[in-house]
Amino acid sequence: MTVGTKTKREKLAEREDAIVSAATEAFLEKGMSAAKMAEIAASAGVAEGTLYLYFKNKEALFAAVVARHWESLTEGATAAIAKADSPDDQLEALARYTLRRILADWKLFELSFVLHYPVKEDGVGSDRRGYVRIFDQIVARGIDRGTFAPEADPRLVRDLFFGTIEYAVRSILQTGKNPKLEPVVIMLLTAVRAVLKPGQGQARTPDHAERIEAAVTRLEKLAER
Amino acid sequence: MTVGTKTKREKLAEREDAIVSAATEAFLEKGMSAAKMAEIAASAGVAEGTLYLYFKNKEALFAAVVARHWESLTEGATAAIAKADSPDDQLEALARYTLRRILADWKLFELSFVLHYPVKEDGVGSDRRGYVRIFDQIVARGIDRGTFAPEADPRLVRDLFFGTIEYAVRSILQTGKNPKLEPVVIMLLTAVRAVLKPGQGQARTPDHAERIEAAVTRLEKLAER
Amino acid sequence: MTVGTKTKREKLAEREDAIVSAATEAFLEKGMSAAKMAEIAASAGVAEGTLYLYFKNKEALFAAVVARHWESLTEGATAAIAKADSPDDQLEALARYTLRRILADWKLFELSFVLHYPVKEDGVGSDRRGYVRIFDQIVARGIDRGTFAPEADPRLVRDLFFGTIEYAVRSILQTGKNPKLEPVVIMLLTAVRAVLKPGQGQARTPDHAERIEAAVTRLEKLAER
Amino acid sequence: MTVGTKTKREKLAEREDAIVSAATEAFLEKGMSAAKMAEIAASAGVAEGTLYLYFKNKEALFAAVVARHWESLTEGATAAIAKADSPDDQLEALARYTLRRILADWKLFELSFVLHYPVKEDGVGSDRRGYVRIFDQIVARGIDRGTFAPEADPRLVRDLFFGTIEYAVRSILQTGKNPKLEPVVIMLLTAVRAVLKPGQGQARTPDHAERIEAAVTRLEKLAER
DNA sequence: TATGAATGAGACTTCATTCAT
DNA sequence: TATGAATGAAGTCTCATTCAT
Repeated sequence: MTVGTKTKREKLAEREDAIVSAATEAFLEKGMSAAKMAEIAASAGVAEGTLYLYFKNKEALFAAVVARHWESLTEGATAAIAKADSPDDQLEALARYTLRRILADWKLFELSFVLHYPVKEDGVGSDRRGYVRIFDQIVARGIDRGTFAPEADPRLVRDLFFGTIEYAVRSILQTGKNPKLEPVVIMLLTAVRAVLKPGQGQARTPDHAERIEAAVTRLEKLAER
Repeated sequence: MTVGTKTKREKLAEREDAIVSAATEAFLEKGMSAAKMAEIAASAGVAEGTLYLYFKNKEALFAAVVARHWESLTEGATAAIAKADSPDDQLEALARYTLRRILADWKLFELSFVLHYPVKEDGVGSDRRGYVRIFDQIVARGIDRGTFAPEADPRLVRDLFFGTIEYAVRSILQTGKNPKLEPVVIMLLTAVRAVLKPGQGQARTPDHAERIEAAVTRLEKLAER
Repeated sequence: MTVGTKTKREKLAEREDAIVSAATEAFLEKGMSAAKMAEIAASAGVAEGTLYLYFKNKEALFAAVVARHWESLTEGATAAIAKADSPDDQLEALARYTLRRILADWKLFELSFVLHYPVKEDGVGSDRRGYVRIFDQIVARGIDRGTFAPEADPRLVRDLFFGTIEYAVRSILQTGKNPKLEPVVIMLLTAVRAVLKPGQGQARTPDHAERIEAAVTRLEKLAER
Repeated sequence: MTVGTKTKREKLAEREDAIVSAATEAFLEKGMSAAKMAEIAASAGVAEGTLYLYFKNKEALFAAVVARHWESLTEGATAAIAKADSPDDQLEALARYTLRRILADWKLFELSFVLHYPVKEDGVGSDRRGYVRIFDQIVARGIDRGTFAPEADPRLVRDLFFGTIEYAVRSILQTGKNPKLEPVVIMLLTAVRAVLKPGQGQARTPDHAERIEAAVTRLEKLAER
């Protein structure tokens, strides 16, 4: 009976999901260390010991919560930029989505960055990677298409992009109720474009700088041998 | 007896200082929750109970650690921009100083943002204010002098400025050893100016010096291989 | 179908045997309380729940392990004294066998005496009886034949006999590598005979013939290797 | 004030004593693993945490209990043999005392031999040493005085002595109420003397047998290589 | 008979904080 | 003001045992 088999597997998945959900709530409300496993178990509708069948310990459960958050974020962002076409528009869509989403889940987001236990090299934190890749790909495509300057370093602009968004959300939350996102988006795009399209809108004249660059280029060729 | 009085007061101050120093070390090494009051007391050379004569509880001690960090940061920044004259140069000086300093004290900096106990509205976190004000004043002066566009919103640009720096440091620390700060400074200033001087044809082309730097950077990359 | 029936029964027996073997290993390695039912199940190739189909609980399983040990000991001893004829020789054979065997299985032997759960009157411990009976029978036969003094109390000499052996093994194991058993056997027999043959001018030193025979026996064993 | 100073130190000692006493009771009643720290604390009249100011953990507390037992035993034995003069009489006094004492504190005695945690080289168990030394000294003195045969090996006789006593107590406790100690003492002394005074009543001459035995022993050693 | 996921009581231990001295 | 022994609440995790399948 297919149903029976299915049920068995699904039950496990459902349970794990319930646990992670309960844990998310608890961690958000009380923070990592103040949240109690007993409460999480109770609110997930399982016994305490059961938690340890699904997650090795509290930290692992916490990691699962964080991981789920990033996955969800990544999925949402992928969907958000799907509608846009040009790299420029995609960047705008990503900015708007990230801003809104982080604003909504700020506490969870903040939780993601906290290191609670003696620093772990690739534990919590590695989850971000998938999300960041979305940005990198947009920039890469932009460079490919000639929309963005080829010498732009995606890793640098990335800092500009996400750093500004994160800080902006923090400011918004500190300031008060009335969150104005549009000005942030506009500023951010202005800044990002200034960096990704440095040459645009300026007359180009062969000058000292260019001659120096040419010389360096020759140097590079020399060095390559 | 001036000396006697002075000694008495100073002793208290010294002791407080010793405690905060010991606490700083402990918090850095183990994090807020893993650091033990007993150890802090021991390494400060006082009894456990004495800690509570100077600080209400662990959290207050932690707040003191963070506060001292921000004060030191503010002092340093004030000194750093004193040498510069124009708002543009001051911004650059501030960027460079902040970047270097946060890179150096990253752990302490990170500690400052972590919420360890059930969220407290204005506890830890209010310390940042003094530091941020430095940035605001530079921008204000720039607008006064006509260097920056009057319609610029300092609070927005602030997010761009500090957000980028913080994220950049994080990236640098994650990536590896060889921290290249100049590219970040250049990008940051490009972005900030694009926002603060929107009329000026959008972006600023890097001048000779900057382009040479960029070329040299490429040389460095070559040398790395 | 005889075969089918037989197979069925045998399967159960085999399984029980596997469980007891796995348990023995686990108890030896980790001790009673540190050994885990889950591990025992795994290493026996059955599910955890299955253990409880064969043994009521952990304690019962432990008891089975101990019981098997004593049974094996009893069998071995029976065989060992079968070759000897006179009560004197049987006693010597039993001493030598017990000494060797306890030395070999010391940990298991020690396990047999430990009380792990709130003292149980006749649980673990009753297994010894079969083994002890061998000794009693030898003494009884000796008294019958007139070899031993009729007023000797077997229960007392029993303490002398087994107590000395157990302690001697403990000493040997504590001291070091090079276990010299013969001196222990000689002393033990000297003592036992002094008690069992009080009239005979106290103790009986083995005479020339006996000692030479013993030496030759050892030579023969050497030759067997 | 002498009283004040004294009180302070004494308070600690008293407390430690109270804890050890409470622990002894608990361990006797429930065994090592079933005894609960909480109960021990309560019955000692201190907080749970206080236990850990005096003893690192449960195991250390257990070790202290056992150590105190052996110390007390050693003291008692020393006193018991003080009255006797000749090695023979001292041996008898020691036998009688040990028998009575182990019978009285059997459970505690048994506890002393149990290894609860993964075997520890010199933890519990090393306490016995002081007690055993008493026996060794008596024998040594006896040999000095010519009361005991010089070729007697104290370490061997020790096994006879203590092994028999321990087993006898076990038997007595298993059998029933009416503990008859005298027969045991008599038998034990008979046996011990038979071993310690082998020459008595029998001429001993270095003879063929001995030379053969020595030769065989040498052969065995050769075979071992 | 066999399974193994689930249970949940309970144990040890830690450590911020207090308070008598 | 300073001490540091004492407190005791609280938390994580283990593991023998059960029971629905």
